[in-house]
Amino acid sequence: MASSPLPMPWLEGLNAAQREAVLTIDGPVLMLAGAGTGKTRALTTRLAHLLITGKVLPNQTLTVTFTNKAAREMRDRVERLLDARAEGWWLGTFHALSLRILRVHAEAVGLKRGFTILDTDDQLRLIKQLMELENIDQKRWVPRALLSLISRWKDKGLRPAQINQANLDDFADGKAYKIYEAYQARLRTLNAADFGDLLLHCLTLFEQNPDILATYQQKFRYVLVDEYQDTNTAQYLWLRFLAGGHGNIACVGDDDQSIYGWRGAEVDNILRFEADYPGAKVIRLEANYRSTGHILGTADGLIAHNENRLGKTLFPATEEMGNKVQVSAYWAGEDEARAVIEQIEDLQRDGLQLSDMAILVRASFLMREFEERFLETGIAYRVIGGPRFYERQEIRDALAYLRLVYSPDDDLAFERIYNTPRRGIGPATLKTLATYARARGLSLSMAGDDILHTDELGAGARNKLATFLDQLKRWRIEGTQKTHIALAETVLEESGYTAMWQIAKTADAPTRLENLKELITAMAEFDDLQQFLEHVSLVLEALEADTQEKVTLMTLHAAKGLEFPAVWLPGWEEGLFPSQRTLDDSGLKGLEEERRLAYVGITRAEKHLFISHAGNRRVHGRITDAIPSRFVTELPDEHTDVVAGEGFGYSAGFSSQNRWAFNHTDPYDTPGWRRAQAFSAKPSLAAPARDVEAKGNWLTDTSDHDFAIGQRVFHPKFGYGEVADFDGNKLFITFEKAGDKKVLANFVKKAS
DNA sequence: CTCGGCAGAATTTTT
DNA sequence: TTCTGCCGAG
Repeated sequence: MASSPLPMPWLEGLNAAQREAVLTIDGPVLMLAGAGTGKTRALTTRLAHLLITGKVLPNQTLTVTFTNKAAREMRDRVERLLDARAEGWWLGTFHALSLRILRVHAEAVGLKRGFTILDTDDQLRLIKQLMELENIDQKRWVPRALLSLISRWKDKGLRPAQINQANLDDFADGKAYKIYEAYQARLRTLNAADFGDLLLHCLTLFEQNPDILATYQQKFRYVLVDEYQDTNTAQYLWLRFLAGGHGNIACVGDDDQSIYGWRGAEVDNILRFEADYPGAKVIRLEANYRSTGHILGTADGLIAHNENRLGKTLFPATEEMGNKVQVSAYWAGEDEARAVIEQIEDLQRDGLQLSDMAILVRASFLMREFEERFLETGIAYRVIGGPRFYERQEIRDALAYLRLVYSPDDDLAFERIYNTPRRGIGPATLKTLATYARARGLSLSMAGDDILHTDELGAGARNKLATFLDQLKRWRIEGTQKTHIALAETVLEESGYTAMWQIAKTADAPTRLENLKELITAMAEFDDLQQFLEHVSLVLEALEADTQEKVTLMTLHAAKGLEFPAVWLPGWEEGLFPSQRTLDDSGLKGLEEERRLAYVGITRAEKHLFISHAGNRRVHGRITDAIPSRFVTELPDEHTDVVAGEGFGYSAGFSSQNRWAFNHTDPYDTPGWRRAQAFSAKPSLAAPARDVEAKGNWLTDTSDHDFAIGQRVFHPKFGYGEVADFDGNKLFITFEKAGDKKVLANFVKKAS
């Protein structure tokens, strides 16, 4: 220790504001941390500081994040600072921490130990059943909408009893409330909780049991919260309860990056922090280590148009202004995609890695144009987002099997897989069974055993049901002898579930089989089936296996927290971004959230930023024309270069209609325009000067690449098809599902 | 019960 | 355009 230059070496390299954020330990603290200001660093150092100095024991800290990923990252970083494993501390997502509390106090909120957690599919199935019982027309009233209404109520911390005139929705002529009530009752019978309940039950627990609350308040002497701007009301109340005793709560967030209002987040929570926690110390982290001056200037200029913000100005930590932000107009979405891909190739030639580049879009349908272009040019890319591992059909099905084996009374699991794979038991049989079960207060499995001795079912159905129930019983017995992993393998095999996907000819079948394997692998981390089932729903994630060189394609929402040397933000058109729907639903509030989303996008970029919009775009199969987003006009002139891109100006209509939006320089008289002219003059589909084979990399075995007309092939995206024609390394393939496509030979492999 | 055809809808996403 | 969910025929 004596050799250490600083009394607290872990503070080394932190700026003044960051140090203050680490060292201001007692009382409420709000760390307003702009994008790229080293927020995670400050937060992890703060936690490490508390532990190293011996202020507290690990199990006396409560650290809350929104995602498992963030929790993992935080844990890794703190452990690195401590140079030790921290055991016993409370670090996790709101939901995981709530679950941990509820597993201990389940009875206090009317649940039994080992309650299950519902996924969205289960929830929806329940809602549909209840709507049917209430005779609500599911065409007029979409079950999904009711589910999200209930979720929003839960986000607000409202139980059925607290729904009043003010927050009662007109869904199904006011029957939503009734269904909510029935839904909660049903969950209780099923001994289940949905995600919202995890929070809500904790609130109930704390409200009704001051003694229990007090023990937690005393236990958690320091509370840390990440991404505070994303908290909803239930989470806000949860925190107030737990930090209410000592008030040692440190929240980190950025009001300018609040983009989840539509799922219940309340920006007001962060805006109100000082009023909620009197005497709060507000620390602003404004030195940005990520982006160049022009990028920051652009971001600042845009976000300044928002009224409702705490206000903070990011300043670059270095003097480097970098390139101006390039703003381009294109005739159509196609041109935009083509130009972006060419810019990617240019930067690649300049030495940038593909993994340094990202295209961020407002909505996922905008990805298609780029994907097609990528497949055609052979540039490797990956899409982030899409269904999470746990949400995938095959994973949920597999879990339902295991749930049903583990708890015979899990009706939702039963309903999910009773006829998957097809075993000849249809909805009619289920209905008879369900009626029988309800009349006698039995679960579906139990009712099944019973009903076999009656003549309620026809002989055929009875046989099939008997076989299924016998299988389940056998697995249950085997479960007592085998490891949970071996059991899972047996179940998936004997149920015919694996076989179902092996036979399936869809494009994604191989992936699904892969996922099932991955699920089995993931089970190894748990000791037994019970432990596995209790935690999977909150923790399970797909392994990020490939670290290959790829351009990233994702939504703006998914990009929060990430950074890339080069970023493209296409599709900045009125109606699309800001989204018309958001504007209609949430007015000015919605507009400001959209603007924050734009801000998040801009601040992802380190060095190169390209913003663009197109005059025509295919939306839902229709060509729709659009004017540039108001956000484009809000970008500050001094930090942007307005460039007319490829295709721009070919139609008089487009240019005259849209030029008004640029109160900048004349787009026809900029270096960018001249560049664009030269740009589009070169043959765009000529083979780029690079090794396509090496980049394509989906398949490394080139022996598979000599294709004949009529050869049946498999493509990772388009599925199975037949080669109709070829031209060099390009194949024209008629796909079974995707239709006619032109793709590079590297991307397909022979199929039998 | 299963499969095929047709109408209607179509952001953003974590747990 | 593409996917989903529902309905009717076999």
